[in-house]
Amino acid sequence: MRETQPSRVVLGSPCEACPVRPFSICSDLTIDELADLERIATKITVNAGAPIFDEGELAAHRYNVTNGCARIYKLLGDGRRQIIGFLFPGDFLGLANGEMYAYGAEAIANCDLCRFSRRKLEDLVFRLPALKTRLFGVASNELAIAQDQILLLGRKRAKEKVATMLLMFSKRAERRNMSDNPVFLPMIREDIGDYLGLTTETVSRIITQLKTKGVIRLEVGNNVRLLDIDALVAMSEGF
Amino acid sequence: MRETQPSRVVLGSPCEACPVRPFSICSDLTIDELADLERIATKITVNAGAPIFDEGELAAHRYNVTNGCARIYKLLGDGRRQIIGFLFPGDFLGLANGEMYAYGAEAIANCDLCRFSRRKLEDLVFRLPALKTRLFGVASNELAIAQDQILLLGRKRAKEKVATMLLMFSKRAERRNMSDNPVFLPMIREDIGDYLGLTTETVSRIITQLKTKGVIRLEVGNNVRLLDIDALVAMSEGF
DNA sequence: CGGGAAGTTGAAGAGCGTCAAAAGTAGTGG
DNA sequence: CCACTACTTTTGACGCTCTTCAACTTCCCG
Repeated sequence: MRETQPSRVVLGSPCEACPVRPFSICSDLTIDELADLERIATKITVNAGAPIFDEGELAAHRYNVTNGCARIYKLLGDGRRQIIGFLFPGDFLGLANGEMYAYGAEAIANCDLCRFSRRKLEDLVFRLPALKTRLFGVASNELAIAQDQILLLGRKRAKEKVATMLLMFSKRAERRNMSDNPVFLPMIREDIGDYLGLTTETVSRIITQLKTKGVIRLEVGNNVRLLDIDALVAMSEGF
Repeated sequence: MRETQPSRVVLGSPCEACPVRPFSICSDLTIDELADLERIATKITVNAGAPIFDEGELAAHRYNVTNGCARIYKLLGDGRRQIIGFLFPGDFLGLANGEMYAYGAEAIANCDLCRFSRRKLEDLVFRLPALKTRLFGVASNELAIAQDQILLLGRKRAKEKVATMLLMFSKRAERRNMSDNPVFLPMIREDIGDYLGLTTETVSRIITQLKTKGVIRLEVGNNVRLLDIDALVAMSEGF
């Protein structure tokens, strides 16, 4: 797999050199503040497929993804799953949770994370206004993304959903200085289905349609080449 | 209509006496801080059905609902609408918006709102840590609600959606010290449909089913009496 | 080369949407 | 006070999108 390479951030190395810092909660901190944050951080690794935490568990920690990819999800009583979001390097994990985690989190590819004790992080947020501002910004941004997802799930058709997702992941990668075309999609069809409110089969059928029409091309390593972005944009809005 | 009575908060009256303050962004402020906030607030009224702001408009203001009920929504190119949420007294309006409003807002019943210039509010948030903390809390809470809605829209069936909504509105009313049973639902079937990702007709059919089974009873003034809450809870989880 | 997971494809069916019409409700003005 | 109108809600018949179930193929990785 793509993410199984050893973490580029060596245990104990200074956060200053962290490649995902510009995209993380620690981006706007001074060197001293960053040191404060680093003091309460523990580097952990979670293997592909393994849980980071479970829904309903006591929310003792918050995390920051530094490498790999993860999914957060909610389950219904009979096993139906809804994936709330995918996390990539730089993403914060554990917002919107009270005493208990309101969703579960699992590594999709091998994950490196900075783990913070929730209490210690809250103490630090209280002391560092820049950190509080940053977390507020992250929460606002997540909220806007969630609202887009609500529109997608409530009112878009299968083809529109898939097109929207491809464009979304492309834009997101661009903002992180990663490849926006081809788009890297490390998750399996079932994950995509559970994210878009569809079944595996429907996702597969739509992707086949897009391939046949020459709108996308599947490349090696879970990469999707967007061949006709205008068509995708039109599709994502239902035209 | 129920909300057409004149606002109980007279123009220029002190926020100290505001009945929705315990549930609003101003709840944790000192008397002096509250005065600072009041200084930048303008009381406005919006009639039922009228827009508060439109999607894509320059986001010059933030609001706090003090009376009435509003909806926030997103539109697709062909007119399909997704209602993101309903706002009741105490709710903050304008989070998760950048330079432009990412959604439109309309009054459902006649609305009284505190309007804040976005810039002035941001200045104040910068100066008052208690206000920043409160807004962060609101954002986190909204995010958790949005994630529940994502589960609902992506993975629940029509009957489960309606049952979930009834319980959700009941719990929400309880937290605001309003009647949790019967539940007050001021919005029309079309709004409920656009909120749950359903059509007016499907919502009507489900409500008829619930009535027939003796789970709910419609009462005067858009009130819904929950007769069998256990059945609703079971239904909302798909059992 | 082999086995299990992931992906694809087909056929049939269910749930919800669409279209249409009737019944109920509220606000308006004579 | 009632008739008129417009909106909302309900109900029915039908159809479509997506799901379900099943079989088959492809892709990995040991």
